[in-house]
Amino acid sequence: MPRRKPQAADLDEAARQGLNAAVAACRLRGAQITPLREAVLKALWSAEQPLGAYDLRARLEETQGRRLSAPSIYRILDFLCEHGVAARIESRNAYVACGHPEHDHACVFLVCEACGDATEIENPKVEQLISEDAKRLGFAVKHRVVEMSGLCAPCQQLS
Amino acid sequence: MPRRKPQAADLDEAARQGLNAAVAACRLRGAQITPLREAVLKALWSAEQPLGAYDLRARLEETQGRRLSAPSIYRILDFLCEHGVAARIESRNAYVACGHPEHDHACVFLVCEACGDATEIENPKVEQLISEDAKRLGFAVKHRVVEMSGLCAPCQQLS
DNA sequence: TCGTTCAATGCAATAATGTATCATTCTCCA
DNA sequence: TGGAGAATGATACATTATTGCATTGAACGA
Repeated sequence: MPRRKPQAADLDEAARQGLNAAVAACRLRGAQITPLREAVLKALWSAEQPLGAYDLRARLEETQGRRLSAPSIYRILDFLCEHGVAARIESRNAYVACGHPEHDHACVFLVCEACGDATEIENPKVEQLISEDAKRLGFAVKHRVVEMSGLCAPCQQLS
Repeated sequence: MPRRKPQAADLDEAARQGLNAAVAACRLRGAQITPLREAVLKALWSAEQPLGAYDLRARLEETQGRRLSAPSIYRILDFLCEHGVAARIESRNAYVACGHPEHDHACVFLVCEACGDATEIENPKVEQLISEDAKRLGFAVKHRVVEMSGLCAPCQQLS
């Protein structure tokens, strides 16, 4: 079996920092970062777009030089999402690296229908507003999904 | 195989009104309500919970007395969602009847992990907040997904 | 009435996504 | 050393969704 890629340095500066921060955040939480988990995180950080589980698997198979099972991928993605260093875009069945692992917040995603890019924004007020509604109804919120789809600025100009 | 339910009039008053309003809303929009589409809407209104496409199909096959293809179901669900009389719960791959078809709003759903029930709430402020963020970034929002999962009040007491 | 047209539906196959189950490996530590 | 628990591997399968094309049916004008 031939090895494929030189592995190193295909992350830009921001991604490298993000990856490092994510790894650090996991360690702080006592969450074990294995080589495979780190590879998945890195793949997410180097992706331009949210990746589907099977896309991700394909990429990893490239860099790892071996087959990976679907359950492995899903387990690792679950792990990363649980620890706040990745997030699932429900409306796309896809995953992204999460840039703000430090606190338990509601990620808000703007997902471009044209280029597929997902921008994560933070808005504590949104969370707060919804929490108030939920509280009024006696509903105990555990997980939040806030996703907007549409066209990002660059893609609007193209049309 | 035993038959289960007396099929007729299994909608409570609220559901009946909702269904009627939905049909009216479609007509206003010039959207054609066929018998099958109406049957799907009715099935959604009579469901206690969000229904998956295949659950929905099973129920319809009961009431219609014949096989229905998956593509038919999905096409009709797409149609209903487009016209605002149904909505997809992305985090569950499921569909619900929508109680506010009259305006183009962001449905906010509170989905109980225990009983599966989905409560739709309205909060224009949430929408507004997010729209502002989006605008600042030059992002043109077309579709919004806001879903909270957790435990509804009754289910909290059971635990 | 007849034929055309277009939306709606039917149908078969298959793709894409996600999970259950059990076996194996690895690591840490007594 | 070896035993426990976490992580991963492997196979099979379940669930969800789509593609492509055929058929039906109602609406409309000639």
